[in-house]
Amino acid sequence: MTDFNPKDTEYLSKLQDYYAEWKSIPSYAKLCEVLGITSKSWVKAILDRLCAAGFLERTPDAVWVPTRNFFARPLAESTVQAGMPTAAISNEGEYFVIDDMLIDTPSKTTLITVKGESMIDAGIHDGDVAVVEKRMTANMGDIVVAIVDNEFTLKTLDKERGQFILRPANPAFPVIRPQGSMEIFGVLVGLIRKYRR
Amino acid sequence: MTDFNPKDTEYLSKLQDYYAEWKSIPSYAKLCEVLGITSKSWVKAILDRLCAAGFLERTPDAVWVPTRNFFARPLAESTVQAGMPTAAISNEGEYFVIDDMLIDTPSKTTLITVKGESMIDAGIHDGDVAVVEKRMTANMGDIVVAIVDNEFTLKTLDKERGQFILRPANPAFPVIRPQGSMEIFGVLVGLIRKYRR
DNA sequence: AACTTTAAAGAACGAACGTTCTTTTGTCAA
DNA sequence: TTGACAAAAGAACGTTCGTTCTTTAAAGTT
Repeated sequence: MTDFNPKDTEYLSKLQDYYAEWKSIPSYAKLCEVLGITSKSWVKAILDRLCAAGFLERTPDAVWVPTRNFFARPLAESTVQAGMPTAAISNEGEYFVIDDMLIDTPSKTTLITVKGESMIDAGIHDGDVAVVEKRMTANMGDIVVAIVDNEFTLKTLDKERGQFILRPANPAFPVIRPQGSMEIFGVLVGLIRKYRR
Repeated sequence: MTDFNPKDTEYLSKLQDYYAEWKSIPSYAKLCEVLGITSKSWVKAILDRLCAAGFLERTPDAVWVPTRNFFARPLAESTVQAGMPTAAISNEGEYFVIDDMLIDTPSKTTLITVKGESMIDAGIHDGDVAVVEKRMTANMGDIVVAIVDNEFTLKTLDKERGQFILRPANPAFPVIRPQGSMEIFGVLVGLIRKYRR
């Protein structure tokens, strides 16, 4: 066996793409096909290296399974200047698992699809998915999912003359000044948007 | 074979828990152990029902793989009216994979941090993380990461008098009309925003 | 050109696997 | 308590799997 080499990176990519589609690590025979190789024993050698490099591991029953590293994506080191074009993109930098980035407490986190345009000035569009951490308290300025009169709404939490108010980020919508009950369902901790492709 | 029954829900849960830990569907023999059953053929019958119910499917090589439904998605039934408060949130699911939502081809996907305000009217803010799928071609109207004069920029791809142009989503920024070379680095397929907590 | 190392392929084999068919157990109603 | 049907187990079998060992091909070195 030799060390992890550049070609193995290529094999890893192919395996990652296959896994993304089928959510399973296939047999050696199938891997021959996937990796473009005709030798099962060589496939095993490759997997052993990917294992040593920390991208795969084996269950107590010797089944190949992906590790956390397997799912990590590169976060480009340099950033893209959306104002004026500049900077370069390198893939050397950090790697991220998006789920980890957005979710601290899985059991307290809910995904909610946003409906409507009332938060558009905060860059929150109809159809965006809000990552909401359930809790009962929030700070001034937090964007919260609140329950007002038994109904849910996404707004910025603010205070006006000692009273809590829910402020939309769109002048066309009214500020909500709860009369009866107002309860915080959770706080917005992340936002996800998917573009059609 | 009979219909999907309440007990199958229990089997599904056990399978989901196993998968969450090992990221693979095990063999029938192992499934006997996992599901608390001593008959391979009965395990197969169960899996056939889970398949009919849409939680599993089989690859062309007859390998069992989880479907989208297999990963509980609180998304489905829970939308928040950001315009006017309404709708209810049901929290059935407890496991979701954001990465899957945004990433089709892991090896071609890069995360890039957005700098500047030129796309702000498209709801893309400074500091947002762009999910970019690397490819050399794009369609009119796509938001792309382009390389203009050796520099990177995030803009909407458009055409003007037969010429490709890069349009910002902010009137304060100029439309870019590439004179020399223009190359597409990739297409924006997703956006991630993280709120401080 | 001869040698060495690495990459890849091939062959062989027992163990494990999925499938199908048959048998037993459990449940409930007539 | 018998009959009917569903749930679960068992048995049998050809196929595929992972593993190990051997062989060939390519690349690099002396």
